[in-house]
This record gives sequence, structure tokens and C-alpha cells, in this order.
Amino acid sequence: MPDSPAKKPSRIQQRNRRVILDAALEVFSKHGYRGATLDQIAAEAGLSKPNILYYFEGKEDIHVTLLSQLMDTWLDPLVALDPDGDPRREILDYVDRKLTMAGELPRESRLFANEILQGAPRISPELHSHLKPLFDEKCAVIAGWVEAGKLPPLDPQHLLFSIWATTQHYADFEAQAQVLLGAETNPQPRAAAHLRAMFGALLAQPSGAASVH
Amino acid sequence: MPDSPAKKPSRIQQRNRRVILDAALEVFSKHGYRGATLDQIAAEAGLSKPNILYYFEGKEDIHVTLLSQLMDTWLDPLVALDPDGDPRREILDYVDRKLTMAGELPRESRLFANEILQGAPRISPELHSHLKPLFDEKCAVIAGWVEAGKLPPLDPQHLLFSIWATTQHYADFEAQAQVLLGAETNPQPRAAAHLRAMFGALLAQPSGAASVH
DNA sequence: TCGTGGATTTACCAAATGGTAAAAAAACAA
DNA sequence: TTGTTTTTTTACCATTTGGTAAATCCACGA
Repeated sequence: MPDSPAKKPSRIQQRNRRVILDAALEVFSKHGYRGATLDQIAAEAGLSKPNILYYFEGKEDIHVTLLSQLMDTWLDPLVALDPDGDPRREILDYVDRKLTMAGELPRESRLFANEILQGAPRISPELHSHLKPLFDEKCAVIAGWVEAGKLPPLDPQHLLFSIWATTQHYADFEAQAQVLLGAETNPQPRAAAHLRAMFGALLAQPSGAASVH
Repeated sequence: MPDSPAKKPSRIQQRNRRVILDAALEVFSKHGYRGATLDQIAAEAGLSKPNILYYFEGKEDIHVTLLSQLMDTWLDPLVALDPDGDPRREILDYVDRKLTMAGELPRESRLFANEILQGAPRISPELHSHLKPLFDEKCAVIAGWVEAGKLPPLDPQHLLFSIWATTQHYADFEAQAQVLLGAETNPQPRAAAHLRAMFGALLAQPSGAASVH
């Protein structure tokens, strides 16, 4: 068994686990957890179903492994937000990184979106152990910037929510965007410009929400 | 059969169809299309499965009926955007209405999110026939405001995307928000304030994206 | 009260699906 | 080459699930 403890995985094991996870990402992100079948994953991976169950304990095991492995990648852009950098530039660069990542990894974005939509039944622990601490840490950083007068008064938590919502929207709601934007080749540049303008305006504003009355 | 043509539905038919659709909304929005089962819907509705299939042709029929019926409600806030009103107030009020609606109808929001995430396999026609024309119309209105100098230069399409993404985020990603905001009773007020500030800043800015460089 | 048509239940079914046992095949160490 | 371990396949299985047929129940008008 590949999952026996204290045994370094063989080359073939590494390769097949990787192939399976990639196939699973494709299928899970497209159909959701319940909508995906082991047969689909097996076909996508070019392996037989029992062979897949030789490498993973079951469907749920594959899904959880995927989510866990991708969590770090997904949080990288936020990790890189530098407390010692220029506040406006840091946040705008973060928006850029997030949008780029969603554009390059739409399957990952949809995988997470699917999981959260269903109430995060399988990734909830990771949310508490990984996402929450990072979120709190970076919110504190932004709050510090605000208190230091380097940013207009704003709500760090909801700022981050807005960034996540807007950047991932293009991956998660691609089907809708495709209908509404027509056959436009790539909305990415215009989306990036718009988000830069929007968050730029919010961050540049001297008096924050006050002027909106 | 209830679906025979040119027959006004009896009182009991109306009631049961309503009960079934409400139960289906509950189940579909929680588990997605594939994740939902007729047995769950039947249990939620307090009816037997065959009885449900007496009122609808099948699972897909229920789902499509739900989506179609809710589409209008969902678009109401955008329909109400008045071309003759004050641009900034109209858009900010639209944001408010959208956020309120997402807060009051989270199941509907998640139902749509689920469907779009899967590539809109069943609602695609409605997207073209209902959403697209409205979207184009209102984008033209906003573009007109920009050209008239009543708004700073901005991208109407992506502005609407941003509004949708941010307002629906709280319903669609509720599980995540719950983890990150703790047991905070209701994020709605602070979310509303933040969105008002953000879109207010974008719309108030005299030179649009230019100042961000 | 009786009969008729609409509404509901009971008893199923076929296909799909997650998963398993065991044999066969391939890799590999000696 | 041979023996052993790892990998893969074949042949299944039990459960779930969308759906159906037919019998039964029931509301209601004549």
C-alpha cells in the first residue's frame, strides 16, 4: 500500500498520484464534489478506477488532498503582502497578483468556490488552521497602516473580501462573463485596469467613507 | 396531468408546486444540482417522491423552473436603475439594493452561483434572453453618463461585475466569512458601509483611473 | 349518495456509482 | 533466473438515485 507509514514513495507512485490529482482537479472544478465521479477522474487520468483507489483511500481522500495541497498556493499572494512596504502599492500589487493567479489557475479558483459554496464541509479545518491566522495577521497590518495615517480609514476585513470577490469573479463566473462580454478574447487587461482604478480610488481617497456621506 | 395545456391549475396544484419549488430551492442551493436528490426535496417538501414527479417532469424540470422563476426577481434591482436619475446616487442605490437582496435571499444567490460555476448548463438560454439585453442596456446608460461627463471615465461592464461580485460574495461565501469574521452577528452593516465607500470613491473621483497612474 | 377525475401511495426497476477481492502482470532485488 | 514485492486489471457488489406502473385514495359536482 502506498499509504503505509514511513515509506518513501516510489517514482511511479509520485507520478501516478500527481496524474490523479491533476485529473481530479479538472473534474472536481468542473462538476463539484458530488457531481464528479471516480469513473470520470479515472478516464481523465488514463487509469482504471480500482487503480485510482490503490493510490487514494477514496473519493473524499482525493478531494481533501487536493484542497489541502492547493491552499498554500492559493494564499501565496496574500503571504507576500509586505508590512514594511508602501501601503497603497502593496495592496494594489496584491490585487494584481490575485487577479493574475485566478486567471492562470481558474480550476483551482472554482474548486475552492465550489467547496465554500457547499458550506466548506471538507476544508473547514484548513480554513481555521491556515486561512484564519493569515487573514487576521494581514488585517492587523492594514489596520496598522490606517492608524498610522498611511491609508484612509477603511475596513481591512471587508477590503480583503472585496479583493477576493472581484478577482475570483472572472474565474468562478466565467460562463456568465462569456455570455455578457461576447467572444472577447481576454477580459483580463480591462478587468485589471478597472480593479486598479477602483481600489486605487478607495485607497487614494484622503477622507475615506466620510466624503460619500 | 398538471402540465396539460390550456388548463388552469387547481388550488392544490398551485400550493404543491409552490411547496416543491421552495423545498427544491433549499436543497439545490445547499448541495448543487448533482448533489441534490429527489428524495431530499421530497422530504423537505413533505411529499412522496412519486408525488413530486406528478407535478414536475423530472429533477431537471424542477431546477430549470426554479432558475427561470427567480431570474426576474434577481434582476429587479438592476431593472430599477433609472437612466434619468442622478448617476452616482443611482449606482450606489443599486449597490445597496443588490446587497440587501443577497442578504435576504442567500439561497437564491447560491443557486445561481452554483449554476454559473458549473458552466450554466441549464440556465444559459435565460442568460442570453434575459440577462444579456438588460446588461447591455444598463451598460449603455452608464456609458452615456460617462460620456456626458456625469461620471469619471470607467468601464461599465466591469463596474457591474464588481458590484455583483462584491454584493453576492457575502451570500455565496458565507461559510468562509463565518470562519473569518468569527461569530459576529451580522456583517451586513459594515459590508454596506465598505461597499458604499469603495464604489463611492470610484464614482466620486474626478479623473477616474488616470490618477492611479 | 354516487361516480368521476384528480391526487397520492405502494411497489418496483434500471442505471450509475463508490468501493472491494482476488488474480494477473510488471518491476525489481538477489 | 528466480523469488518477492509492487502495480494493474478483471470481475464483482451494495447502495443510491431518477424514474415508472398501477393500484388506491379522495375531493367534489351532479
